[in-house]
Amino acid sequence: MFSFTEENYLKAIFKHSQKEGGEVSTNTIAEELNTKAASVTDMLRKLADKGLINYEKYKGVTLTKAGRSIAVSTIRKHRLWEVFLCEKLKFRWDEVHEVAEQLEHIHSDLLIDQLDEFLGYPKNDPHGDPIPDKNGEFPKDAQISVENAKVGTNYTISGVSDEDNNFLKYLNKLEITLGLPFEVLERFEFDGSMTVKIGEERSLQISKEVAQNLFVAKV
Amino acid sequence: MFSFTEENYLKAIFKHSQKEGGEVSTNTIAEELNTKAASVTDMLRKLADKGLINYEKYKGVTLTKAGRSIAVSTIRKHRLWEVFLCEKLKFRWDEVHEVAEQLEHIHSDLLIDQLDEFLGYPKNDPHGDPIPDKNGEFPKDAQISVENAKVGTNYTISGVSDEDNNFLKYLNKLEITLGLPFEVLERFEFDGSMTVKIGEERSLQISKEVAQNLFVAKV
DNA sequence: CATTACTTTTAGATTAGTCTAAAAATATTT
DNA sequence: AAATATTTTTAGACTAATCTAAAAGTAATG
Repeated sequence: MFSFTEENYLKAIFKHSQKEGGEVSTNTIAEELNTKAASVTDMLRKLADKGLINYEKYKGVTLTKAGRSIAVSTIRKHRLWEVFLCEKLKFRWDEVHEVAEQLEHIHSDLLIDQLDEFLGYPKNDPHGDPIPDKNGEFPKDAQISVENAKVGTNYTISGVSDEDNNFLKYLNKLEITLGLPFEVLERFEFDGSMTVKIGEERSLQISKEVAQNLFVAKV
Repeated sequence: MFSFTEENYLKAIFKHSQKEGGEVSTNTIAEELNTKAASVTDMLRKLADKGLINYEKYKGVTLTKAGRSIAVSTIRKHRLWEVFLCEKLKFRWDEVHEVAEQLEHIHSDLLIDQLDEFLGYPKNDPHGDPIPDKNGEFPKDAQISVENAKVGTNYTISGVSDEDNNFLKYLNKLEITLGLPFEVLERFEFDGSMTVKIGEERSLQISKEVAQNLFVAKV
């Protein structure tokens, strides 16, 4: 069994090895976990001893199979709990993360299997992020950021970045939810902003920042 | 906010101050938590410093208002999660405790309020134990142990002791569940065993130990 | 390519929670 | 009430996770 802390380190390493493709640096992990580089170094040695990461001093780290498996299973738990909180307990987008951060560390295979069944084997969490299955496989979903969406094509809103709670509150206020029809009406190159149609009626102006953090899929 | 460990100590103290009525001894706590008396003494000093218990060396402890409040709220969480696990996730009696021990330490008022509503404000957990409300009030329920039940009176099974998992498994096997009609047919004084009727048809023999751990209420 | 800047690691300390062994206090028994 | 037994506390040590400050490595720049 692994500690909360170990699971959080593995999750952080997984997250950043997706983005930058390879080794994850000590500082990156420290920043992600709001801790200090020295603390990270200590923990890396421990995780390496346990065979969860590949670690060479000054070289950054990658996950081993075992490490990846724990990271992904923690992400699976996190996202299933988010679905539960939103769908069953009426949590808002911006309220789920903090609680799911705690729930993801509950250890019980039975619990998570039964929860999955209870929720109807959801494929995505409330922000549109894919939920890996029991074997650690992520469902491939072809969503793109609004920044790269084509003018005039019909999309549906399929995902939102859950990095920033204020962004989620902003979406809440504008009543932007997953599943709504979406179309880019006009794009302004000088500042990256655009006019978009959301739902059947509403057209509005969104900034480049919003476009980067909102994801859509072809209908 | 309080740690898992602190919450568990407070829960243990609450539990035993119910039974024996007054001060709880260091050894009692040590036994309840599978730890050593020396560790308990350390923690008692800490809890006393935080104003959660009344503690005088060598005199045993009682909970302060603040301490009781945390203990009861932890028990409330534990029992609500047990209802969730049994009713929604199809856990068996003997499977809930271990997972609820973890879930009870999740900190979120919103979570527990919404869970309560989702479950329909249950009054008792799956073992029949009362669930305190938000203000820490326990619903009074007049259940008695089968040991003290009268021959010939009509009861319903209303609670079971959840101390021993093997006992719960035994009840499972005999298909004894809460809500079943119950009557004592005959009592044998020499060993405390009795013949009882459970449900409409079935009559069976139960030992003194079973009688002590099974609770019934008048219909 | 030497100097500066940044990143990472080491060294040594700290806090929470636990332990064993021994000392002190309380309870029990003769 | 003296001797023995039990309970509780103290003293000192350990582990996990963290920190600050300083040293060591790596990268960037003039």
